[in-house]
Amino acid sequence: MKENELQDLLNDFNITKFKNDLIDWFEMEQRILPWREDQDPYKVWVSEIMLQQTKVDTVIPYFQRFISKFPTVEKLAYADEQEVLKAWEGLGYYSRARNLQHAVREVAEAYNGKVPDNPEQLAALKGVGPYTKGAILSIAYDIPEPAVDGNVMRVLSRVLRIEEDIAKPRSRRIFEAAVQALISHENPSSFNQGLMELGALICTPKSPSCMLCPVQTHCKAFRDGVETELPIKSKAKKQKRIGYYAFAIENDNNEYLIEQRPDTGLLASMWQFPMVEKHEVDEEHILTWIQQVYGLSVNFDKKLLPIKHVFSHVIWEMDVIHVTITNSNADLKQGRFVDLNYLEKYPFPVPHQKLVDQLNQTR
DNA sequence: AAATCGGGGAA
DNA sequence: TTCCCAGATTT
Repeated sequence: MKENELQDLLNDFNITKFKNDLIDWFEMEQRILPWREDQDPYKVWVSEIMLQQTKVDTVIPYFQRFISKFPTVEKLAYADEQEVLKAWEGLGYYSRARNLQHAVREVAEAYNGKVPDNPEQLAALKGVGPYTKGAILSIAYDIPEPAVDGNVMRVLSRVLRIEEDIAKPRSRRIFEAAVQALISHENPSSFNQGLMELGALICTPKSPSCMLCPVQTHCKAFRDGVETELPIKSKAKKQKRIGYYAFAIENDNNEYLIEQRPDTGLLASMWQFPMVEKHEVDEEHILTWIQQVYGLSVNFDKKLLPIKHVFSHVIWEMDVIHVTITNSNADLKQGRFVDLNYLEKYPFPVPHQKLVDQLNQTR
């Protein structure tokens, strides 16, 4: 779609009334949310990072715990990284936590703890992309910048009947141009939040509540009866399955062996029980594999319940095997033994939390 | 442009 | 099952 095509879409569109209807509805109907209690740029920032690809209901308890633990830029900047990761445990996309702390440290040192209020400095911060930049500027600083997320693309694709494939990266620019043309300069915060709130409450993906919609009279998709056909979005390819053997290795003190994942890639720096891809070792050789990798002689004890976990782009299918060690004085090559009661100090990804749960239930 | 990066809830 | 959610970064 070209620039002038967008202008054509806006020709018969009452921009002034649209933004008034949207803002009036938002001010009346908005949900009470913990990050809406004030305009503290730090709290706006934290909430926006947590809300990336994550539903409001999921974020609420994490946000409250996180702000209690790290109430200011300085508290987060000087906190222990593992403690931050632990506070993020279960929320997913853990690089968000690492990038956030990295960026907050930069703000503490380079900007004297004040979150920048200009696009260039914000965009330079780790984890702050086009959406989050616009969200911070508009919500925390009342600056009229677009903040285009999935909600905004869905809402505007219907209201203006924009038929671009929203799965394509380039499409975001079309919607940013649309917001530029529509946004209220008097109240950019309520305008941007209103678009998102509308997408979350009314203009939902499957069956939008058009009869309750405050901008129904403006909506070209509703006018044409094609609201459920929009937005157009190409499908993602399905995930690859990977089979693993995972091991609960118990020593004489009833402690279990855990290890830290590498600091890059999937679940970076999180902790886990030892595991190996099935195609790398035959089942009859798994005890030998443990001996070679960890320097531990072990006896098979029993199989625990298998664990299946679906990630964005991969599916783990883990056979879980409980073993006990026979050479308690051996030199451990890697990992550490930790008592069941202290495992909660370590950040675990959900599939390994499930394994911890099994150990707690069966003891 | 496409792949990577988590987890959960709704339909 | 499939979708997709207040996306950013890396390849």
